[in-house]
Amino acid sequence: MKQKTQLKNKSFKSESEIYGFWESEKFFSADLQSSKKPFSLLIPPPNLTGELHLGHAMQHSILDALARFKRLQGFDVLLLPGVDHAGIQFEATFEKKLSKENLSKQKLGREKWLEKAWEFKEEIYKSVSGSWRMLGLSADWDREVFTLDEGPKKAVFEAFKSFYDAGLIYKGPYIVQWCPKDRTAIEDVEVEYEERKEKLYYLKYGPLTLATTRPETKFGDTAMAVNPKDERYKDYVGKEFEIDTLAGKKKMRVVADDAVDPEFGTGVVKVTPAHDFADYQMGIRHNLPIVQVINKEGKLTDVAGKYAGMKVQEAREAMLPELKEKGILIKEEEYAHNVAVCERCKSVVEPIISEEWFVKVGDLAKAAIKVINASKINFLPKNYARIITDWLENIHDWCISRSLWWGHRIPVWYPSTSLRTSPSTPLRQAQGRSGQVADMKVSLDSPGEGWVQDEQVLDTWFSSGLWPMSTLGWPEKWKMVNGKLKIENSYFPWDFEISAPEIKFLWIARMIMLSVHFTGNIPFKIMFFHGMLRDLEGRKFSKSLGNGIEPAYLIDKWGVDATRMALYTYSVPGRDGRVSKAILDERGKNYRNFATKLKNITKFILELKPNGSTRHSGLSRVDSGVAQKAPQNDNVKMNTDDEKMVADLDALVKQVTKHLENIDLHLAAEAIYEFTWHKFADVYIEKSKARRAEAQPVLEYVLKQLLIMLHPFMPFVTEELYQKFEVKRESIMEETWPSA
RNA sequence: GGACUCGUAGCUCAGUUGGCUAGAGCGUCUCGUUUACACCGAGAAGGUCAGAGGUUCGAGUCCUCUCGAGUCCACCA
Repeated sequence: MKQKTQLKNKSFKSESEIYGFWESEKFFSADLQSSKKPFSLLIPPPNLTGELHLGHAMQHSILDALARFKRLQGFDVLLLPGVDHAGIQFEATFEKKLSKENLSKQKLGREKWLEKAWEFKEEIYKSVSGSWRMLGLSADWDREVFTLDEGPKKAVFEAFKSFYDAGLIYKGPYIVQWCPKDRTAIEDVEVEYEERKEKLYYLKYGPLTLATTRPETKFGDTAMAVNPKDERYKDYVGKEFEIDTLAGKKKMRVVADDAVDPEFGTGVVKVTPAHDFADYQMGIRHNLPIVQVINKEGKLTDVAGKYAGMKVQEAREAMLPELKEKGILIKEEEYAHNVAVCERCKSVVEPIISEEWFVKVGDLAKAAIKVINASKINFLPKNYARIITDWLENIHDWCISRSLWWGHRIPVWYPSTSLRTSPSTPLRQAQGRSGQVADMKVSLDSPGEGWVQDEQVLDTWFSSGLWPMSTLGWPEKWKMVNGKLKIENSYFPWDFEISAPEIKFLWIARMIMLSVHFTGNIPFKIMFFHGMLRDLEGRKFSKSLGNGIEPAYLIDKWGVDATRMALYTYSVPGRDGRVSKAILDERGKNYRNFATKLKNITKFILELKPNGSTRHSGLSRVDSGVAQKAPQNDNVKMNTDDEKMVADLDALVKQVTKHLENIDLHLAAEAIYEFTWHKFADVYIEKSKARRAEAQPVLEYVLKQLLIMLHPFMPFVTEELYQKFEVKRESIMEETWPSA
């Protein structure tokens, strides 16, 4: 505690000046060696792709309110900031920027490209960092982490190596979701479905007719399939027929498989193992060859004959006339179905066979389910526990490689003499799930001359999934037990984590799995899912719709504190909020008015004192100005109004504390607001005017308590006004939360 | 096709484990230039808490169904 004999009443010119004061006095720093109980909050690292939006502002306001509340309660609070490199998204935004400069990945090459990427990262980071400070985020900046920093790099390597040694990592050609635009494999959870109206084409395949939406994959068909119970086609099963693919004739067998729905189309399907997940499985079951028709750029391969080189959609349209002409296409139907698109860039994703790395997550998922079912994590709202366990129940292996440059490069090295890829027999590999190259080495740095590193990088979520640990120096700093009273993992598990619901599987479920696996412990005690802020039509805010509202717009207009207060009204867990500029302006105005009200109350109580009123307000005169107890000094005469006021305040303290402990920020904020304005100002202060001098001690006492309780929500005004007290501490941040 | 959430005043939303005449902000109307504040104060209008049934001494709050809105998961070639 900073003890100064004479504390000056600071006056600040701006919010940023107040922030600078807090920062330079190190009020945000966590202190491992302190005797206080730790309370840790982990900031979800925003993606490094641009400005922070309203959702971030709400999320960070919630985190900051809790951090400030816990600090006032006397905890050693760690609010840890960081940003995420966001592989795919970053590369997409960076590519747009590069193309404006007439540059590209190809032109620059990996090394130069990475150099420029880091410069770009710094540029974006500045805006993120600026927004955080503008919002008043009381984060421990000395501990800030970026997902590509050395710390996370070591954690990522440790996790990768550990998985590898345990036989949980394998590599090989498998069918994956491939985004032709981003040129990388993505995960099922990164795929969205859009309903589209397309055509269902009825094609003649030898003696049979079948229905398909994708005639262009015809070149990769290696069988026809029917349901084994389908009487109509019983006699065809096992027989071979000659089919015209428009790129030459081909012999094709008819197989029987339960996966075929006899009700759909004609009950016959073409089997394209290379470009359809169900067909791939059928291919394995019936030992069918795999023929690649679509390449990683989303164009048809040489097997497509004269259609080779065309994009999927082009090829489809181009081949229809020929199919008709040859009598192969006999019928078209309108057909509405779901098309898989990349959640980032919205382009149609193609199932493609590609050489990728995978983690076997079955056992990790089981362990995660166990801790969730044992209620070790307090989910808010609580039904998210089941949503997550449901997903974990049906989890499949995690494709952790991405064909990108921005990320943690896979720490695997091959002798430059050997071939890195092993495309020989994909199916055998797929069935055996063994695709490890015998002489590869797992190492962070090059094992020496003549070794080349794997070209791919790890999925962004691999490093994000380790975030709760890597930010605290796992594994290195967790090992120094001897001689150290407290180590970094004193903050682990985190007391509080918050997230948007949309990344509950991508991120939250992964953190739980990885944390349970590597530490045997949960990553966080409270998992808070906030709702999504939407526009009045219920749509998400997005750049493409142009319906976004900049937090800076509100902050400029109404001030940070008012903006934060407006956002807390939407902080009910799991509930979406519908907002428009007008509605947020309305709330901003309301809370700006409240801030003004507070200033006027303070002016009345502390600046417009009646002559002869007690200088020290009758509060305890020896301490440094903490208003812990109601005025009970003999010099203070309390009447029934005073007593009621003090009793009401006590009740408020209880109520607000409870709401904050339950993370009901909206209720806590509303309760203080209501009390301050309509009980304290409208009633008590008005009545006190008749006996001002006598009421002065209670006026000051109540005001100070209210400011302290409001500080988590409105940090700036409360600091500004607190400084006007004669008896006080250096900052309101050093005050103590009132106890009733 | 599965799972979940929501439907409360004109608008945006609160309403803790069921308990007094259902709340806030904004908006509307009336009044008020009282020496903290018009970015204010006093007051008013406005809701059969989507609908129906049930449990209960008592339900916006629990159960069932219907209607409506939305989210997530799976996905049919």
